[in-house]
This record gives sequence, C-alpha cells and structure tokens, in this order.
Amino acid sequence: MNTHLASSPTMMLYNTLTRKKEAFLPIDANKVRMYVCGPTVYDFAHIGNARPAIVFDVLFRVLRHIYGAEHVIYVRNITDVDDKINARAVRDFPELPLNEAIRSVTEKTTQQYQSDMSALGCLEPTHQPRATENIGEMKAIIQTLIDKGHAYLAKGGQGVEVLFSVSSMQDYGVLANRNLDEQVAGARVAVEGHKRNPGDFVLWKESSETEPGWDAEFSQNGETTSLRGRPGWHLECSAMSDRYLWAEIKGQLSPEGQSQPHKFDIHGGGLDLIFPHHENEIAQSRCCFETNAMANYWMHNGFLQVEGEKMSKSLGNFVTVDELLQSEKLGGKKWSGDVLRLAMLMTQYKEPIDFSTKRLEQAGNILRKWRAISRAVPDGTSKDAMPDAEVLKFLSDDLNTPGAVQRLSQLAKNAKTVDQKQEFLASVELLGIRFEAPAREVNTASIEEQIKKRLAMIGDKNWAEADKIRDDLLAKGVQLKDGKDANTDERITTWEMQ
RNA sequence: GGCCUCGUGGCGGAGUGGUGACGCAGAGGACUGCAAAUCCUCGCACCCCGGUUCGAUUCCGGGCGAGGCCUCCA
Repeated sequence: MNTHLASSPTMMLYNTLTRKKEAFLPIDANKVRMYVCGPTVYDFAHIGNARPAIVFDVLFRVLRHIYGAEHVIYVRNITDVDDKINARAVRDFPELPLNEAIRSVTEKTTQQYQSDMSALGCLEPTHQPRATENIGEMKAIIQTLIDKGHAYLAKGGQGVEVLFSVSSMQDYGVLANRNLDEQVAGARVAVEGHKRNPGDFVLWKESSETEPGWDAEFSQNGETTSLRGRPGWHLECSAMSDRYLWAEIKGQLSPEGQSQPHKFDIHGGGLDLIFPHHENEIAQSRCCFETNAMANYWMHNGFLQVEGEKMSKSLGNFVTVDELLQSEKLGGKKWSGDVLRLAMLMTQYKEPIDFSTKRLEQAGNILRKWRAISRAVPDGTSKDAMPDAEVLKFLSDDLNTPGAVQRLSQLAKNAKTVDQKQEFLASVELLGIRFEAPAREVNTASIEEQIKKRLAMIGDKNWAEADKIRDDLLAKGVQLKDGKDANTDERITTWEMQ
C-alpha cells in the first residue's frame, strides 16, 4: 500500500467554507480527491498564475506521501473555451478560419503552460481535462438544472441564454458569506432585464454565426429549443469535477465512499475565485446533484503582489514564467524554476507575497546551500529515506511551508552522515525540489587537467597564471575550491558548477 | 458600504503567556598567497491604546495601517 497514514500527523487545512482550520478527513482514504481551477489558455502564464499550481502541487505531494501516490486523484482543468480566447484567435490568426485559429491559440498556450509548470517542478495532475472535451456533461447538467427549476431560458441582448436562478437556491452565497439582498444593495451588479435576479449567471450562451459554438437542445416546460452556443465559465468546473472525481471513479471507491453524498474532498484556487466562480460552481453542482456540499474543503491561495498591488494582466505589472526562466529581464539574469518555487514557498499560501528580485536571490542562496548536500550523497538522491517528521508536521499544519523551509535549513546545517543527508533530501522533495545535475555539458577531463596545471603553477608561486585559470573556469561556470588534505596538508582543489 | 485576510529585526519569516527561533543580507574573526567554500562570534524585533495576569509579542476589547473580494482575473 505504501501509505504513511498511521505515522503521519493529522493534516490541518484552513477551510474557506467554515473560516476555520479543520482536521482533514477524506471521504475515502482509498481515493483522496482534489480539484483545482486551472488556466484559461489564451496567453502565457505569469508568475502569479504559477502560485496555485505550486501551492496545490505541494498539497498533492503531501497527500501522496500520507495516503500513497496511487490513492490521490488531482484534477486541474484547462479552460479552452472563452471569449478572451476568441478575441486572441482573431487578433493573432486573422488568416485562419475561426475554429482553427482558436485551436492554434489554445494548443500553443496549453503546451507553454505544461512546460512552464514542469520547469517549476510541478507534478502532472492525474487528469487535466479540457472544457471543449466535456461539453456533453455540461449540457446534461444544464438540462437537469432546468428540470429541477434551478435554471431557465431567457432572451438577452446577444441571443438566448440559459441562466441559473440564484433565488432558487435557499443558501446561495455561503462560501463567500454574502446574501443576495446585500449584494443587490451594492448596486454594482449590472441590471439586465431578462434576468429574474441580477445575480443570475450564464450556463449557456447562444453563439452568433461568427462565434464558436456547439449544437444543443434544451427543453423547458415541454418545449424544446435548439441553441447553438457555448458554456458559461463556471459550468466547466462543475462538469469536469463531477466526471473525474465521481462519475468515472465511483466503482473504485470503498463501500463507505460510495455511500457518501455526491461530492469530493478538496477544491482549490485563487482567492479571487471565491466569488463568483466557486460560489456558482457550488450552486450548479449542489442543485444538480442534490448534495449538501460540492467539496468538503475549500482552499484559496493569496496573491503575488508587486509594490503592494496584485499582479495582474489588467494592471500590466506582470512577469511571465517564461520570461523569468528564459529572458534576463529580471535582475539581468535567468532564474531557475526551483528558485521561483522556493521563493513562493517561503511564504504561507494564504498570505500575500511581495514579489522582488531580492526575494529570488534569497531563495537562490538557500538553494545553493541545499544543493551542496545533494552533491555530498552518492548519486545525489534521497534513495528510500523518509522525510523528517518536523518538516512533515509543518506541512501538515495548513501547508506551513515557511516553517518547513526553516526546519530544512537547520537540517541542512546539521546533516553530517549520509543517512541524515538523505533524510534531508527526502524532506526537500516534499516541497517538490529536487537537485539534478546541471544540464550544461562539461568536459570533466579538461577541467581536471586545468586544475592540475594550476596546482603546478601554485607550486611555482606563479599566482597570476594560476588565478587566470581559476577565472577562466569561473567564466564557464566552474567554481574552484581549494582545501587541504587533513593528513598530508597538501592542497586539494575541487570544483562545482555554479 | 458589506464580507475576508494580515501587521514580528535591513529582508523573508517560525513560534510562544515568562531563559526573545531560523534563514538571507551585513559586521568581525579563523582558514587562504589572494579568492571561493566552510567554521566561529555579533545584531537583541514583535503597529498603537486600553484590559485580564505576578508577567503579553503571544489572550480579550478598541484604534490605526496594508491587501483582497463584491465586475473578467490565480
């Protein structure tokens, strides 16, 4: 089974739904199920977008450690139908037919996202479903909602829409802790005549001939309407979470799991998704499947800020993951994915992070020291070592990654034996950080030869020439270190890649 | 206006009702031909005002300040 459930501390998670830190109890320990809102693939991901991917990757890793890798299902969707995507397709591929243009945009962006996330050390989620491949499920949910009186067809300004009726749900607004009356009083909700309630949101929207769409039919009061159109954003997550976290795995759940209401364990995403996105997902799923909850635990990560403000595309204050890794735009150098990852994990996921180059440098310095440990271990890996109990305890406490980082620094400092070093490495791996050999090709023999030459020059006290060799090697990224043999007092020179 | 977070040294930040972590940066020292790396030493912080207490940074109340959501947004 390879689970460490018995030896692990109780996982505590802050639940937005109850606004309390709670002990995590999965519905079925045999199949722990989590869903995280993924990207809308119309543009490069910026480093703020990377935060949930990293944060929930750590959660995924910790859960896999506790429950066993094969007992955790992680779903992260890809939103590949959206009006922003359409706009981008028209802008970037004006010569292509719209459908092809859209596919070009979404494929390119999806690939970029996958390679960015993998550079940041994120494991692939168990499933990464695309909205466009789940239209059937969405249509079925819509029809069910209409049948149950939670949705209705109405003619809006741009065609017929199927809308969710928020007033049909007695406790709409529990997640965001707001009630309908207050919201309307806020008066910032656009008043649209065809809506029964200003808070009603779109489930399906008719497409014009020039817009992408799928054929659909919905019947209301015995009357069937053909409605070529596209789904509303919130609907995708209800459809895909249901498909991959319930419908398709129901048979694999233990009897206790199957007898549970139609829901899953953890739903995550950015803070800004609480309202309206997650609130509306909850409304759709609960009303469609008639359950008391869509997911038991709702987790939301805080934002990356730049000079005290949220990093966002609309403010223009963003840096893409790709730029960070590939360009020298930040602080005049390229940064590794591990550095960004650690820079993120130095702050607890709910807190805002003020992003800066200084922060990246700090993470880089820590990483350099940690890497030295992996070099001191045969083949540089943790082998089958178990992670440190304290690190696991911090991570189990609502993903206290800064606590874990501090503990790791202590461990790094005190790790003397190979066993201790491997334990350290196993602990670091829980954060998703692994130390791999530099990708750069190095000619070891040539370096050894240079070192030999230099030692000879030092023997002749030819300091200038000796230092030149050292500097030349450094320019190639090879750092020399002089030491002394404890017994013979002879100079020993070692090297490592920077 | 409503709702939700948060406020610890130059920076990142852990944690606690009472010998004030840890890391990064910095200073000094050891080592070294000089570096790098490593090791040792140092800094002595908890937004403000009340309250509870023998004692609060930690508990309670009130301020002030910062950020987020209420509209697409990780």
